[in-house]
Amino acid sequence: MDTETTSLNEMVAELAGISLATAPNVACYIPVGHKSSPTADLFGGDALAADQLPLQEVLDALKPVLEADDIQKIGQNIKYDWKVLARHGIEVAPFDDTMLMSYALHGGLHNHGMDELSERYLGHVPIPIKELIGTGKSQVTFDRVPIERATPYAAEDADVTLRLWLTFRPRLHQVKVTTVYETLERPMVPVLAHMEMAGVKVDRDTLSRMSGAFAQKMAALEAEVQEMAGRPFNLGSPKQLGELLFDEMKLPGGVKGKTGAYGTDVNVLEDLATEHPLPGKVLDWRQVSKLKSTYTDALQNAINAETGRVHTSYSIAGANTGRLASTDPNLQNIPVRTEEGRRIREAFVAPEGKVLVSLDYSQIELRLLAHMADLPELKEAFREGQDIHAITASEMFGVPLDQMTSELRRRAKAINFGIIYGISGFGLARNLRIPKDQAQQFIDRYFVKFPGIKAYMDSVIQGAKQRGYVQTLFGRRIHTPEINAKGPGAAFARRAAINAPIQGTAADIIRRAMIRMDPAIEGLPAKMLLQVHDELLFEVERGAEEELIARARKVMVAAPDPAVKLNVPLVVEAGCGRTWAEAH
DNA sequence: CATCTCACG
DNA sequence: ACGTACGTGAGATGC
Repeated sequence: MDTETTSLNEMVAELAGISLATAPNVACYIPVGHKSSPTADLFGGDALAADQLPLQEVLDALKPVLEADDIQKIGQNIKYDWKVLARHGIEVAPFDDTMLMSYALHGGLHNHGMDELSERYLGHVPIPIKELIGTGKSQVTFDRVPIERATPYAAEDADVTLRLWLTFRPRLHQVKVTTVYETLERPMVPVLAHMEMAGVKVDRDTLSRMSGAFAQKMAALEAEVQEMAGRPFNLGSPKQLGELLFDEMKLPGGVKGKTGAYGTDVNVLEDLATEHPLPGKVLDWRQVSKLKSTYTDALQNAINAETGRVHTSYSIAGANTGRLASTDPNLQNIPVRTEEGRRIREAFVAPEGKVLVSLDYSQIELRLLAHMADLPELKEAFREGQDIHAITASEMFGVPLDQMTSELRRRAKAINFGIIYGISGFGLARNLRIPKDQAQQFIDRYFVKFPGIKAYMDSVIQGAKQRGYVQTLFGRRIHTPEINAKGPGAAFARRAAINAPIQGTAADIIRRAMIRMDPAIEGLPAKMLLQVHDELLFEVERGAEEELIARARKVMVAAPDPAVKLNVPLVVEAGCGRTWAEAH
């Protein structure tokens, strides 16, 4: 099955039609929302548009089929269709999703869009949507496509979906990723659909006030910078900035990239700030500019007119590691690291009588590293609830815990994160701003003090080279096609291969928690709204927050069970408040 | 549409 | 010798 609509955004999309396929090359299209097209004359008129079945009649007829326990429905990216139909009172079940089947089978190998899958696995190039709706300014919505042109396109989508299912279904078993698909992918569809449809309340007035303040601050900074520069220029143009700094002002250290433009990113400007006050002011301007354009302005536009809330969309098969990705808008990168940025979260609010509750896994990736690489000192430290970076520093630098300095701890923390990222001397050196050979000494020392690390990394890489993929603790496969390549591609692939099982296992764990969450909080006046990789955000009626925290924490802590027995504890921190800033 | 920059975990 | 920290999405510029 497939739906055709007027928008990629399911929250505003209107149904244009529904297609169904029952066997290969047997498919139909049921138009329900086509209007007369602007190009009707070119294609012989819209005689058919007047003959469409009434939308409600079609939905009433299909609902028993789409909800029948004994009729399997198949979609490609079915969360989309599920949400569109849910807005019309239909909860599609049971279902399979060929996009998610492909993700379980081929994660890391290629993307999982229908056109790509059709070409790869069926040897068939589907009709491009652009041939129907056009591109750019002249693009029209699907309901303006004449029915006689829409029909072959739409029916083909259902047909291709069915044929992909016939291809993938036996392979899931052969390749032994059925459990991954059935326990980590498919169940995410209704869970995420509910979260996305719930949305999160965002206070327009708060954002609007902030935008005004940011505009003033930007104008003041711009005036200061241009005064220092001695002439006006576009602060938002890295090209103009680079020419000003390095050609005109002759500041040292200008490095041109492969496109011939000077680099002017935060690292470059921070270094230059010791030479001249201008680069620091540019950094201040950039921070405010980013907050205004990407957050306070864009989020206002994302507020849904009907619900007054912001509805993100999560892609289940977007990230190679099993993480979700959030789009339209991205609510997984709302600022938090700086005081000024964190204030954006004051605009994410609970409605009257409710509060927001945030629960997040504490250091989940490091805990998983300790488990997976079998690091006794770190496992013990986590069991004892000790400061993991201080322990690392103590081991590495031979300094007793009671004499630990913040600098040594900071270095150990950077190394711990570096290990998770597939460390390199260069990367650590850049992060810590120390010479590369010193960074390499740190890494060597880490490997001596924690021999499990080296053994773990070697075994992951060896497995990737042999099998072409790495695995999470729950059996998710992430393919590493570049691992045996020659050149820099192999180094990338090696680091990605070391990171993927750790990041991916953390992703699996929070997925398991999310899938179990709805039944666990049933009866509570609470809704799960957002996921930010290691955090879940809920909205709950005031007074029920403690019960929610207790139940949600229990689910999150126990999420690996019974599939995996971790030999480190998982710890979940919780907070609540009127805004996301307070809850986090 | 590519590139640069920067927001998050 | 060479280029590198892992995983994302989005806005602004400029070709």
